[in-house]
Amino acid sequence: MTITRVALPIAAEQLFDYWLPAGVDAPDGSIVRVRLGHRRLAGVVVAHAIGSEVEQSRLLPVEAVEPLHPLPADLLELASFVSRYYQAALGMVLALLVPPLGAGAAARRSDDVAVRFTEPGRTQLPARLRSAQAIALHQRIVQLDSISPIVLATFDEAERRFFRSWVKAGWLAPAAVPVDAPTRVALNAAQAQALDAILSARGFAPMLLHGVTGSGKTAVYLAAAERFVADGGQVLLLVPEINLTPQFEARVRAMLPGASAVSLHSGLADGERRAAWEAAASGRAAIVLGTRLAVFAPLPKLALIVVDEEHDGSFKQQDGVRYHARDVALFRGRQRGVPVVLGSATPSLESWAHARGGRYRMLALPERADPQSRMPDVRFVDDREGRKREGLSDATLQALSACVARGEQALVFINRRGYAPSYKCWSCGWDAQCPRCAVRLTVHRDARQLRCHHCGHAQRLPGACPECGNVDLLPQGFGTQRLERALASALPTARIARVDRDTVRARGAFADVRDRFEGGAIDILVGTQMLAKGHDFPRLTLVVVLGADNALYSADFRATERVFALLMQVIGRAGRAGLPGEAILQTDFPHHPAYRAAARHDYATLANTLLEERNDARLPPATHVALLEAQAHDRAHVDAFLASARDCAMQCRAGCEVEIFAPVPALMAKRAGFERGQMLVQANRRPELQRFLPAWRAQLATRSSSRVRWAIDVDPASF
DNA sequence: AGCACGCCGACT
DNA sequence: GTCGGCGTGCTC
Repeated sequence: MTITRVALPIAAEQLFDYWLPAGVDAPDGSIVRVRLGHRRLAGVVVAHAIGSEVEQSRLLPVEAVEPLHPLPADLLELASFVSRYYQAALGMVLALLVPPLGAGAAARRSDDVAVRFTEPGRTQLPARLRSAQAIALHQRIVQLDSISPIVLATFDEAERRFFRSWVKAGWLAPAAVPVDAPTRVALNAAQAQALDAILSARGFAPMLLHGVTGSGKTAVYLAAAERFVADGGQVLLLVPEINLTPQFEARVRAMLPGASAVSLHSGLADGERRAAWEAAASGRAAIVLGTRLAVFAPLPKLALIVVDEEHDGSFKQQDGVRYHARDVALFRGRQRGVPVVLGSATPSLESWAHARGGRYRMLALPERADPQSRMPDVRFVDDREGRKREGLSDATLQALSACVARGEQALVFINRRGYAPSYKCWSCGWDAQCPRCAVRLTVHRDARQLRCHHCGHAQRLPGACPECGNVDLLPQGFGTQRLERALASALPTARIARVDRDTVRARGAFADVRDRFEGGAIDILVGTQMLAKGHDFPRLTLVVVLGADNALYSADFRATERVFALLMQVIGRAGRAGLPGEAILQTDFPHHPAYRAAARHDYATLANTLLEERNDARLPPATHVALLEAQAHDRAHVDAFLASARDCAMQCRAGCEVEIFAPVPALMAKRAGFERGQMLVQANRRPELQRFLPAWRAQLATRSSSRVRWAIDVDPASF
């Protein structure tokens, strides 16, 4: 009897044996449906055997084999590496590689079809097709006389459905819209040199493409991709966020009109994701563009991996299997013997250190690609002096007003949504805390609510202080809502819009505001870091940054580099097309090294300083760390578990050069009703840490109790 | 991860 | 006397 050994998506380490019915074939890597207890699960066949250790009468059959490409051997090996490296069960890792298992065949994407309006674009939307969303989409596209794949790529799921229904209803007709000629940009000398380095790489070659904002990193990636695709290879292109993929996709399609590109991210419908996965697995998709989960896509003809904005924190998964997609990409590049290009204007200190040390090849783009465009001037406004109007200094207001008067556009950036980050009693000092988290509640004035941004708790704004009964409760600090109001009253003629998670919740809303800003219907955009990435706005000449100091107060060891990266990104938004740009930074610390470096557009000096600090403090990347995180409803259970974990670590340490730290509360000591704690294990050399972790984890598993949820985070993003 | 089985406190 | 709390262990 043929026995298959199946990895199932459960936290346990062991494999489960099932027998394979006669005539059924399920090679290694096959995705199968089996029963475990009462549940039906999808698992991955990782081995075959003639018999099983398990008593034959207890064995169940494989119930079905999914009609998908089996996971190829290199992906099974990748999963095994990720499982070992990140201390996660193999079955949980493999679950990341399995596409959504829909019923039946995946829906075919109609997105590649260009269409033309059957009648001129001003046509009324037929009455039977009218709905609020349909009308909104109609307004967006009514002035166009055809819909190219590039426009299509900007549609969200709902819009695609409307679009298909319109085609079906005959209101739009497929037409042979000529494929746009590739928007080929001439590469400057630095870009050409970088491209040459990528193309001449043989085998695994990690490279850091360090290019200032606007230096044309994308043009380099895509030119390289074009060549690898022309040679019959597949290119994996990883980008940080879902928001970015449609824009990036449009750009890929514009630059490489002949290549078949698919997107792979969690925002896709199951059928689409499955279709994209199949296209990758079959080799049909020449370019796979996606967020971190795309690093696990099957790519039989993989020739190049690009990680764009490699420093971005969203490449690190924060729950479940805590992998870092950039690091997995590097492993994959080594495994498959292909170049890996890490691109950033503000590389992670990890990558920077490797590039400086010669382990990665350094490719530099020191100038903006557009020779007319200069880096913006950065002006500091000392928040501790001068008059302010609702958080906005006179200088800031003057600059905004002048900018709008010139017919140019401005972006006001504050990394806090809501009206105010705190609600405070001026009589006794009480402030509103979340009952389930160790954080203050944010004032949402429109909704007349206090909200927790971590657990979703919401309550009505109290009219009086629950401690002393005083009614002098006031919002303290500034969020996007408050700033929007302040600007509206200070600059009554300016057209202002706000972009944050609250305003763009509806699908397509972000694209809508972006289009309106781009079209000149908005003068000032107020928003969170959502605005920091993505689109270039040619008439955007002024960037104002408020509240950046808050991030510096964070206890997280990466706070400074994060603030810097964000600043560089936002500042880089200003003045991209010939018009000179300016950035204003309102701060209490105008001499902070991170701010000074941002003003000089000088990444290298700051990075080198930070690396020295990390070295002195024995923090990553000078050392390698793993964090044990524990949470429970009862603080005592957390403490007891971590104390026991520490004892355990002391015993397991034998022979490994690792340092064990004492348990401490997590950076957020309580979240969603769970008390949280953590402890750190540190090693000077990675192999020592990797040698220690499996033994420790095995020990922890025997001591754990169901009251305490715990996880080991290898290379944690913060601690 | 579920989900049953099994052992100690407050109820119709 | 039972109902049900969760702590422990198993699932091929």
